[in-house]
Amino acid sequence: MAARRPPQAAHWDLVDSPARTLPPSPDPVGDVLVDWFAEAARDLAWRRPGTDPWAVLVSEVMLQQTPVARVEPVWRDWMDRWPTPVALATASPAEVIRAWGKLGYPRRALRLRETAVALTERHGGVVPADVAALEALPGIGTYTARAVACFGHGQPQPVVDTNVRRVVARLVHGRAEAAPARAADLTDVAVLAPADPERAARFSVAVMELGALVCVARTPRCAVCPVRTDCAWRLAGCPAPDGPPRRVQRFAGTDRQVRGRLLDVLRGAEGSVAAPQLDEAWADAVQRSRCLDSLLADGLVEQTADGRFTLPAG
DNA sequence: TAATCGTGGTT
DNA sequence: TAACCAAGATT
Repeated sequence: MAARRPPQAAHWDLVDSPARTLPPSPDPVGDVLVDWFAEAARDLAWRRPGTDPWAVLVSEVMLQQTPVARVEPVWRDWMDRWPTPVALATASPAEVIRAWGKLGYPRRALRLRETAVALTERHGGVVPADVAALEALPGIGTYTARAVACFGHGQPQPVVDTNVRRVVARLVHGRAEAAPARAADLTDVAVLAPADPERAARFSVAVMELGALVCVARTPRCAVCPVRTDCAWRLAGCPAPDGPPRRVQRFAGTDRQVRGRLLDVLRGAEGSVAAPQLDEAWADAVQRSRCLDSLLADGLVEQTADGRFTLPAG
């Protein structure tokens, strides 16, 4: 349990006032969440002691829009093969695309490799702790930069991902769903953080963990929520989402599916592949050609001098 | 700003 | 079964 907060030394304590006889105020939400995290946190591979900032960075990029369960085995494999930025910088694009497997959004694999090169060439092979320097790296945006600074370097950085936006929407704003991301999200969550820097750093993971385990999107588990008595959404009677329903992203039949099929053929092949082999991946020749072009443009596929296709050698 | 970019488990 | 959902970034 949390240490109870000492009584506030407010100015009216100097006079005889009923305030000084009130029971101690409840722990701030931030402290409650930090203490909840200490007992409820998942034992994830990248949270083990000794995980360095590079390993955290790799995990964060893999976790972008990708469930934890699918990331774990791939992350272990990557860290075995490329335990440092310098190690990854020597790998070829083909190698990292294959090692990425079916995590999805394979451009992340290329950008991660580019980040390794940038760290090697411009940062002495070290992952910076500075948010701005991190954000300048390929594939590292506002979320991932702060996540690496916080989880990798222990900095007290506010971190906002989809989990945090949902928790803040309910807990603070009393809404059922997270609004689209905005700049103020950062301060929304920052004001909840404990003042102590170490606890503030733990708080950032704790809020995310609450969103991942308890304050989940579909069916929140309010009965076991450590901050249910503070929750504005619950106090408002758990109102339904107000705005129009968000569009679901279709997948079947899209270019994304076709790109995935094409890349899957190339990942599975030993060396290069002739065009007719790619034809089997998708029937519609127009769409297939468009997608192959986009893969070439993205640097995920390469054409050889004799017209065959391969994963890029480097 | 909104569209695009994979994949597969869950409901 | 179709829809939902998952530690976002980029253009």
